Amino acid sequence: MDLFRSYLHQQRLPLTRQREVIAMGLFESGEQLSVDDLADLLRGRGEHVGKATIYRTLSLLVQAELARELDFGEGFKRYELQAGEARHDHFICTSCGQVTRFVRSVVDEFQATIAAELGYTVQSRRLEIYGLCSECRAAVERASSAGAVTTGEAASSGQVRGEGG
Amino acid sequence: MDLFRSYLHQQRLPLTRQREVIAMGLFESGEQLSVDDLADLLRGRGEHVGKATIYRTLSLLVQAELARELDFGEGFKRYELQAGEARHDHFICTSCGQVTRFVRSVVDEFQATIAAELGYTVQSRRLEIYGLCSECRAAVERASSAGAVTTGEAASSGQVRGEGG
DNA sequence: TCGGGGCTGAGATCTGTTCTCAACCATGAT
DNA sequence: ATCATGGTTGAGAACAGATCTCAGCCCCGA
Repeated sequence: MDLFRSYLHQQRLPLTRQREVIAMGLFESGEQLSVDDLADLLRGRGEHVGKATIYRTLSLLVQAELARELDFGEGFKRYELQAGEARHDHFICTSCGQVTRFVRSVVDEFQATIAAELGYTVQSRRLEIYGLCSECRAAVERASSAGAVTTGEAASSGQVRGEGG
Repeated sequence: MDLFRSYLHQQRLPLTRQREVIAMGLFESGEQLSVDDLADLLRGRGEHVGKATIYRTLSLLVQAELARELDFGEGFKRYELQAGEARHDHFICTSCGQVTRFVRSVVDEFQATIAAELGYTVQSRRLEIYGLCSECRAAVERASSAGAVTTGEAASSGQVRGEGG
C-alpha cells in the first residue's frame, strides 16, 4: 500500500480516494479478483467506483509491478497483488475452480536454463497447471464407482489457498 | 488430417468441405493462428468460410485433442495443431512477437512432482515464458549504447520457429 | 485559498466470440 | 442415381469484456 503511494508520488500522479480504495480491496482480499468481483466488493463496503476507474487503477498497479494480470481462460481477466511476494505459479482445479498458489525454486531454475539455452532474456512467465484437486478427484471416483454422474460446481467466487492449507 | 476424419466418423458427424479446408489450413501453416489469420489464409486460397464456422470447427478440433487453444494476452485466441506432437511450451518475444516452441522433459517431471506433492491430478498446463529473443536484445543493447530509442515492431503475423532453427 | 492538470464515471464504442435461423448439403438407405 | 433427413453453414444480430469520451470534479503545490 505504501509502495503504491510512493509509486504514485514518484510518477507525480495524485493519490485519489478511488485509487486507495481499489488497492486496499485487492490487498485485503488476497485473492485473484476480476474487475466485477472488485466492483462488487467495493459496493458492499458502500464505496461506489466506476469500472473504467477500476480498469485504469489496476493497469497502474500492474505497471508499478505491484499487481499481476491473470487469465484462467474464463473469458475475462483476474488480478492479484504481488507486492514483494515471491514469484509464484498456480494450480487451477477445473471442477471447482479452486486456485492453489505454489512456489518452487526449480521453476525459476529451469526457466533460466531454458532461456540461456535458447539465447533469450526472461521478462516474465506464466505457469498454470490445470487438473482436479484432491476433493474433486475423490468426488469423481465416488461418482463413477457408484455409476452416477455428479460434478462439482465451478466456484465463480474464486476461492484461493496457498499450499499447505 | 486422417485423425480428424476418423474422429468425425466416430462421432457420427459429417465431414464438410469447410471442416476439411479449415483443418488443412491450420495443418499446413504449422503456426499459431488466430481466427482472423485463418479466415484470411482461406480467403487467399479462394475459399470463403464464415467465421462462425471457423470457431465451430476449431472447437471441434480442440475437443478431438488435435488442436490446442493458446492465449498470449493479445486480446484474442490462437490455435495450433498438436496432432501426435510432443507436449511443448512457448517462449514469446515481447518485442517482435516471435514464438519459439520448446520441449523439455524437466517441465513434465516438475509438473508430475508438484501435482503429487499437492495431491492433484494433472489434466493440462500452460507454460509461457515472455522475454526478448536474441535479436531484439541485441537491438535494445545497440540502441541504448547509442543513446537512441528504437523498439522492434510487434509482428501480428505471428512468425514461429521451433528451437534449433 | 487558488488555479490547473489530472482523475472520475456514465455511457458510448470497440472487438472477439457466440447465437439465430433459414437455406444448404453430407450421409445412408432405397 | 435419387431421396429423405438431420446436422451444417453463414450473415448478421447479440453478447460481454475492455477501452474511450468528455464534462465536471478533485488533488496538490504554490
